[in-house]
Amino acid sequence: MDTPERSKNQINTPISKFEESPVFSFLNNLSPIQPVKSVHITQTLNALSFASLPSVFTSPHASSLKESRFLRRHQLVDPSRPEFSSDSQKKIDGNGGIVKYAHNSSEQQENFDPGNSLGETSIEPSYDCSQLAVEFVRSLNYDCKSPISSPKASCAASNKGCDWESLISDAADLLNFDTPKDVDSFNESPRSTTAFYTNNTNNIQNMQTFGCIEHQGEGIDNENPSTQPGEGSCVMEFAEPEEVITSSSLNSECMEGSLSQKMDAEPVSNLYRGMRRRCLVFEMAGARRKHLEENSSSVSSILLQSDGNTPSADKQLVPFKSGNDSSRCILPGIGLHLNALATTPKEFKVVKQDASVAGRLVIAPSSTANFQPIMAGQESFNESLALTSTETDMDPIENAAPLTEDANQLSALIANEEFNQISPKKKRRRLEVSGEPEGCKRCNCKKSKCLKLYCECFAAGVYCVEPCSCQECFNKPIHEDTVLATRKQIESRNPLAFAPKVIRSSDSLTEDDSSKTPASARHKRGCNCKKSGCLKKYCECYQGGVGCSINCRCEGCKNAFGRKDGSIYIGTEAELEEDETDALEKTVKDRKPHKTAIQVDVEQQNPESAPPATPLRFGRPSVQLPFSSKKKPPRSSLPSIGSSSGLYPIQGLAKPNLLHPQPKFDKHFQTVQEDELPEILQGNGSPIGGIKLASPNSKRVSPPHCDFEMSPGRRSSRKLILQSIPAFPSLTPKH
DNA sequence: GAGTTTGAAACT
DNA sequence: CAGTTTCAAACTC
Repeated sequence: MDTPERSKNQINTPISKFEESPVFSFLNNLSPIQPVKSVHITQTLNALSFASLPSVFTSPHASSLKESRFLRRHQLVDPSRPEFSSDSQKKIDGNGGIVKYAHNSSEQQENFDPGNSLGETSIEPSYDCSQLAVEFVRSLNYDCKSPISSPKASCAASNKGCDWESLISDAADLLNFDTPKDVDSFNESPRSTTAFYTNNTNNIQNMQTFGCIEHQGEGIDNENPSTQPGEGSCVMEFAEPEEVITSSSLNSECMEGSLSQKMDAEPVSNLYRGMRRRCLVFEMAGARRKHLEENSSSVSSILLQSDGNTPSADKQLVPFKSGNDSSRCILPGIGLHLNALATTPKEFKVVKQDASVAGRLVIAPSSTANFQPIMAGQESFNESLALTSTETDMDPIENAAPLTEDANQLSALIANEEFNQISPKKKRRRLEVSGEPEGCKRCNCKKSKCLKLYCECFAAGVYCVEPCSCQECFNKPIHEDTVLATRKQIESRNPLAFAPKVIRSSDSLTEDDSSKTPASARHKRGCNCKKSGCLKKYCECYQGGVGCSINCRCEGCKNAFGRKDGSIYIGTEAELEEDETDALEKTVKDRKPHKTAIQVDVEQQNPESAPPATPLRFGRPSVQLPFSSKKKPPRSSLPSIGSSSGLYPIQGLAKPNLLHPQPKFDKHFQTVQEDELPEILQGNGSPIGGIKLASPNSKRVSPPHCDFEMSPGRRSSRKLILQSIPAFPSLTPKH
């Protein structure tokens, strides 16, 4: 497994071949990025080859991974240049992932990268599977350096048919097992990023599976006569293939490897919830186009689809049923994010999903919880962040919580079948009982038809799913047009209506501050609580796990996460609230000078703390603190965050909200901070360019080594930002 | 499980 | 923009 030399050799050969191959050249010509890619690749390779960078691994850099993914996803998103973008993205991903991986020594990156890249590729039919496969293989090989991966990869590359499943599985295996570092990290910290990542992937997979399963059930239940079970599945189809792939491959193996050990014991209900929802959403977004049946199938199947192959549902189900595997997954939170992202239109969906996935991976820890639905998604981020953040920083309890959630989710997944059979109410209750606060969002709307922001699902940018107890629900794939139209209307009124409610202010925070204030993030608008003292979920700030800020008009604020008076970061956040764009710009500017500092801040921001590793969910950590004891984390928190960021299960959703406002931001700071969001939101420019820009690494670019090192800090911080907003932007570009 | 409370969202 | 109504989640019993 761990024969780096072999992998290197093998890898090198294939790479050169690819580069030389007509396809490769063609791609290069198409994408302006190519040069960069090639550079990155080389760098990456070098890094990988150098590979052993124990020091790097030491630092928890889930964030870096996340970032890379985000970037990649964004790139992939580019509608205008599917082929090109895909290739470039893939390459980039692979590189980035590899680089990070090598440095971080965390399998996470590897897993993520491959998965992402794969997912992306798989997602878009236009992509040349072989190319993708090749890239994927490369990344794997380089990263993992595992003999196994290389052979498979080579096979995949050679065959257009590409055996994605095998590749993926191999890659996952390699990643998980191959990297000694990973092992080390695990050993050192049970909740290491790697573990999270794995969990996340697993969760994703599970989610997908669930989604398919549930979806089928839903399809049957569907009000719409026209909808057939198959349709339901179609909805699920939207789910991003990428995620599926990644999760599946990663899940099975990763889970088995490290995660299972760590996670097994932990409960998972929360994760399950989120996962399901998200899965559904994603599937809907991604799957639609291609296939219902296939959709239901595992990630691998998705990949196959891209190639033209049709996976068997059985396979997919198998992992899912295995339950153990699923239970292992910890990504519930991630799932939520993904959903939010997924919502984006078809093309964008992929990207968003990827991003979400990345986020999930990074977040892994929180996953579950969080929010599955969009809202949940972000929360998941927080959770994941908290988890990732660092074992050290975080309290054992907190750290455990996410994992536990994941585990719960996995178990939940196992129980999926049962769950599906159960009535929505029961399901919901179960989920709730399980402890998933936010996991998946399930609404109970009776009059809004789930077409208003009252509906958590709708607000989160996800379609209502089986677990929902809503009546006369129009927030379903079947009514996509209606949903989109409604969204537009709402957005026209308030462009930020679907943006994340919780914005994290990285700038102002300092490590010390972060430690003091659980949540660096703040609610955009602020709450208006009068009776709850901001100590109940009625309060959106509290729900989101963030302290109240100047923007809040609450009375008698006692927010456990930070009172409005005491909030340190209020200024920044307030600015954000006033004008997110402006605020972002400001923050960006501020950050630019102090990239390093910023990174630190971001990490610090995580309430939980440590975590530099996972910037994503500020809320989560904070939430956990309060809730960790017994209460569930607030649902809303996840959704709010997640929704905006990334999950956009609803295809049509463009995520215009964020985009519009943020564009300024992007323009100004494409190079530096675009990562954070603006770029994505803006969705302006060429996808590729945006992507590159978006990715801190690529942008700055840095030499491979630099990327490697730098990525962790920056990316983490940026990632956080991006997650919250980015998803949307990525989606917009298409339009 | 039903009813109440709460505050955001929507409406005027 | 402010006030009111509607809505659904959160909470309580």
